[in-house]
Amino acid sequence: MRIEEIITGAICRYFTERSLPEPDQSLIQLQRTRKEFEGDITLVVFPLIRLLKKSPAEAGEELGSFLLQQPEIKDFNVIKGFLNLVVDSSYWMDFVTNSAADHNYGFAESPSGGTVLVEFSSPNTNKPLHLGHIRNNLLGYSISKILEANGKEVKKVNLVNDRGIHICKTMLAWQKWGENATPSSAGVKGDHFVGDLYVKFENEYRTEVRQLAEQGMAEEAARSEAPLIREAREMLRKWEAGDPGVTRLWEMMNGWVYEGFDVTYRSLGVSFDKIYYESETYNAGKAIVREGLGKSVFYSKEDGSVWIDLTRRGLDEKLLLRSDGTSVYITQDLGTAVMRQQDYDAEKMYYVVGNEQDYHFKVLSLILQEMGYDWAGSIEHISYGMVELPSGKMKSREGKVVDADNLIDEMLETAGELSAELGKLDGLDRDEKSAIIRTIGMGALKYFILKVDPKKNMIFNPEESIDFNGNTGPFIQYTHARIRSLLKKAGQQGIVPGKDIENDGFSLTVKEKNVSALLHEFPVIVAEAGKACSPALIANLMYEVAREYNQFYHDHPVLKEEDRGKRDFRLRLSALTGDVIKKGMDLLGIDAPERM
RNA sequence: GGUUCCGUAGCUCAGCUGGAUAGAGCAACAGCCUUCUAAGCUGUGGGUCCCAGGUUCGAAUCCUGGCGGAAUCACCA
Repeated sequence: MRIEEIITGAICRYFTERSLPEPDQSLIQLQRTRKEFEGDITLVVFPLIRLLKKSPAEAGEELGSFLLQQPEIKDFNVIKGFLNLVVDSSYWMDFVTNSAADHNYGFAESPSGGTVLVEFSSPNTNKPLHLGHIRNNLLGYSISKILEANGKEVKKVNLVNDRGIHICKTMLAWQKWGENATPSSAGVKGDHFVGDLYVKFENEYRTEVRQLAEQGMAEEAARSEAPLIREAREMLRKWEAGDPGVTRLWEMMNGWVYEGFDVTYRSLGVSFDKIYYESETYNAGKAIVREGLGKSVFYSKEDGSVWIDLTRRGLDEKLLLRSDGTSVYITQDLGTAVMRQQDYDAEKMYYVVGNEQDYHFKVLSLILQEMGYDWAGSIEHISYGMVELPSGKMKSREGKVVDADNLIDEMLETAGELSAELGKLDGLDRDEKSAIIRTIGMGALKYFILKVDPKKNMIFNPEESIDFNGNTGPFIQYTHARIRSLLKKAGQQGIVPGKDIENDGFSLTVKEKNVSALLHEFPVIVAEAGKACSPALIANLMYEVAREYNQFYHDHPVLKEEDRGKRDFRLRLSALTGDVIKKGMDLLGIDAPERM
């Protein structure tokens, strides 16, 4: 039984033995004892004094004395209404020994929570991925892992936005200025090749608009009547009509993009169970709109456009189908949602999408409710903050973006330089070396992103490279490598901790206890991270574990410890720390190397 | 303008279901490698937790009102 449960149970008993009403669980507040006081766990006495009708000091003393009956509680002190409890060393020793033997430590027993669907990534096929997409991908992948650790059967899905006017722009640009080049003939990664065409289009288009405006046309009219945009619209119309030539071009160019995306996805280490394409779901969306019209949930205006009135629910009217019958963003999202529900019948459908679309998801959820789907409530938008530059928001059209592939390359380069400088990987062959460098470089990048609360906007300064020291991925990876090295050495020296714990005759040092207590938190944090869909909680714990372990490691000999009991405990503690780091980092999608 | 989110050290971030004297890292400075990996450890300096009220035994945390910033309110996605 966990120490928190033991204490809570005992406190309840204290009340019942005095025929007092048992206090509500929320009144029994336990927290980690602050460093400056003696003890491991602290009970906040204030909430209980009303029931006890005693002063905080008095109540603390009495509860402390009572808790002393528990063999796990060794001592206590009361300071200003805080009851600091000293947990007996044997509790921590038992905990470490038992947990070290449990390969599943920290995770839910087995798939127990039903199927859950997580959508993330969802790129457009007209430009390469940037840092914002990196955050999305890392969050989605990590959240999927965390939900799995909480016992869910997780399906990772991607929804590729592969159709629409923006795709037609790149197609048109290729026809006009592409000179039949391909990514391989140009020696450019496919998604970048297509992205460059998109930029080319936007530049030419802007020039046209400017010229028209100079000729006296109104700005808005110029934007919609410029020859280039008319051509693009015409191409979209042809595409929707299934024109063979346009379709062939579309398939070819999207193919280039997918080849490029695959490379980036592999670098990031993300993968999907199923990929949906908007080109395959938007018709399903249109069908739903027709259905809604039939049910009078939606209505159409004279020009043929279809709307839903959400003013009763505090929102506005929302367009669902254009007057020309083509679909908008929400149309295909309705279709996708219904298709997924049919495909998986999941208890929850999470969408990892930026907070700029909060309104969109509010609307989506309301429409599904209005349509009367009983699963409408299973949709949940995991809204995350933007990645901003010191100068503000990233803007692809202005070239103010941090390109994903670029950034990854830079991370690997820096990791390589650092490793060479430190001479850590001397003597390894090239493949091993580059694998470790990749692990470290990507570890630095991923941790940098994931340690931040997903809900918050974050700032990335390209001028300052991502750190490899301090509160960073490599710091945690390093701690793991150290531990693995230590354990390997123990094996070589034939040191194997005995099965029985020899815990008589010594108690744990502060550092030993601190590390143990943090490892003890791991299952709690995994559960919280699952509820909050927040990898940052895991990241923060990993950092604390690594920092605390390094202090322990600095102060205590392990293999050189002469007392066998102490040595064996420290080895077990090290092994469990290594395992927890390995597992925790895996939840973040970060590898923990054997050496570095 | 309406709605939503945010404001903590020079910088990047923790802490926010109310709990003790608000914590880390980076940057700066000063130390620690003949001993299990120094990508480490130790120390010093650094704060009006945006402001003002309110609730409470207790507020960075909750409420109200300001100020500042962001997103959104498209027949864009």
